[in-house]
Amino acid sequence: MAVDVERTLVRCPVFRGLSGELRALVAGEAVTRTFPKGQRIFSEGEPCPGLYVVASGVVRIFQIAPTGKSHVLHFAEPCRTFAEVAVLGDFDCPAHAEAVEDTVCVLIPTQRLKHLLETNHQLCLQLLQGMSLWVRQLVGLLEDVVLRDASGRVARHLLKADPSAGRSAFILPMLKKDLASHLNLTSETLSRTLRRLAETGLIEVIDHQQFRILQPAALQDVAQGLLPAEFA
Amino acid sequence: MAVDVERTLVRCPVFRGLSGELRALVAGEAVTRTFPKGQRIFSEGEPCPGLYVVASGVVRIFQIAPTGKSHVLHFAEPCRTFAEVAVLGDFDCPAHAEAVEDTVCVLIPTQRLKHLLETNHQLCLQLLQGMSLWVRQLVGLLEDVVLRDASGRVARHLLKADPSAGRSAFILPMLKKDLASHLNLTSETLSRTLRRLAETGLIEVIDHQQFRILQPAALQDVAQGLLPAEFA
DNA sequence: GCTTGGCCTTGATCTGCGTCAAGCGGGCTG
DNA sequence: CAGCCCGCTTGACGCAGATCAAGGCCAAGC
Repeated sequence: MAVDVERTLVRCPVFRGLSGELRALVAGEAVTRTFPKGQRIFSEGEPCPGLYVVASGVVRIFQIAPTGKSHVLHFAEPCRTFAEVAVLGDFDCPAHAEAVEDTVCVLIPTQRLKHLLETNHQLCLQLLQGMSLWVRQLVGLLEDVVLRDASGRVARHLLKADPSAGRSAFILPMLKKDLASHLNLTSETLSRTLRRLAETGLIEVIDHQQFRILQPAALQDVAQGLLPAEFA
Repeated sequence: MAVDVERTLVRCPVFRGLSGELRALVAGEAVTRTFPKGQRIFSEGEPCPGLYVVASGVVRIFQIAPTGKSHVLHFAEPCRTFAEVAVLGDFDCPAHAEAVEDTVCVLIPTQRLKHLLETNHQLCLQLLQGMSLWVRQLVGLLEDVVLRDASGRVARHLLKADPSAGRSAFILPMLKKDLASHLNLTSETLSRTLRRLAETGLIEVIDHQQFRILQPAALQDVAQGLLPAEFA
């Protein structure tokens, strides 16, 4: 299970832009961590261990309300980073993180990262870019949750998640209940919404994890809230 | 209406940390812009003019859905920055901005800011900090909208907004309908919720813009969703 | 003074989605 | 193989909050 740290970093958008020399320096400060499926990586309120880069597997970042309801903020897939926010802003973890499946991460510990940042301008610029993407993504999620209804959210997610835009089938890389939580729906509502989209011919359900988009333009209209709820 | 740019920058968290010399350099690249009440500053999808710092007045940052529903992401009060995200991430404005009242802003145009960033490490570090605060704030807003009910959101907002935590009255610095939009409520629901909070003695309504928190601990419980909806 | 137009409040009604409950199927373990 | 667990689906029902409608209040303009 040896993980080549540099190989992971070079595939990650934030570190790809660095010179090879600098990337080697960063890699030298990093350690690898492995987590079996289901294991908690850190919890809300704990001091932040550092910046994580997912090498393989998937990590779920989520919050839990005192009432017990939980919300998935983000799924970190390979080459995506998480927890950098707390490192840079100097506060405790603002959410929980858990391995969805067996996962290997590269960890750059807080103090070492801060030290690298102080002396390294190129790294700073890269992280600025990474942070702005985070903000944009959060604004998008907020927009979904606040401005769209259930079918709008599902439609938009399908369009975002399908790289081929309907030419081929694509696989949902997570459990439906987790996707439902991310979109602030119950799994029941997600199930019903997908069924209606399939019944009206906008998508095709191949099996419980695979879909194909049949009418991208109409789905786009649903995502924008332009069609009536029954997508007549 | 002459505005001292340096004076504005030194009161702004992002620029306060800079050396006087560097701050003067930044100030030299900045221009001032004035906007009468109600004027649009920029719209979603436009190229981003640069980083704005509010010198006086208030700016509303908001999104509009195709259905017409709008959502207030943020109120920028004096010394707060906005639109830095689009500059740093190199994309178009992700939202609309409008002057809530007569407003003066300091604007550091996109190209000049990028140039300053390239050559200036200290500025980079400050902006990283600023961005992480943005992320944290957005996560907090998302948490409110997704995990709390109407009374929870209102209670939490009151607690966050009242600096004296109930020792003195405090004034709502915005219209109620804008606050309602920010919390993803209708103004009707906000109105009813405030009334119930007042009826049960948790807050006191002094007039339509002023409140006093009477029972901070109980209000905290409501914010956490621990009390039943009627706060018995 | 009167009128107009925003903003706010309050009551009555409606509805999208959550909640509860039951049933299905597929994968794991013994 | 049986038995179990867990994720998913489907239906019936309920509720928080949206929507609709009406009225009060205050400031600006004539």
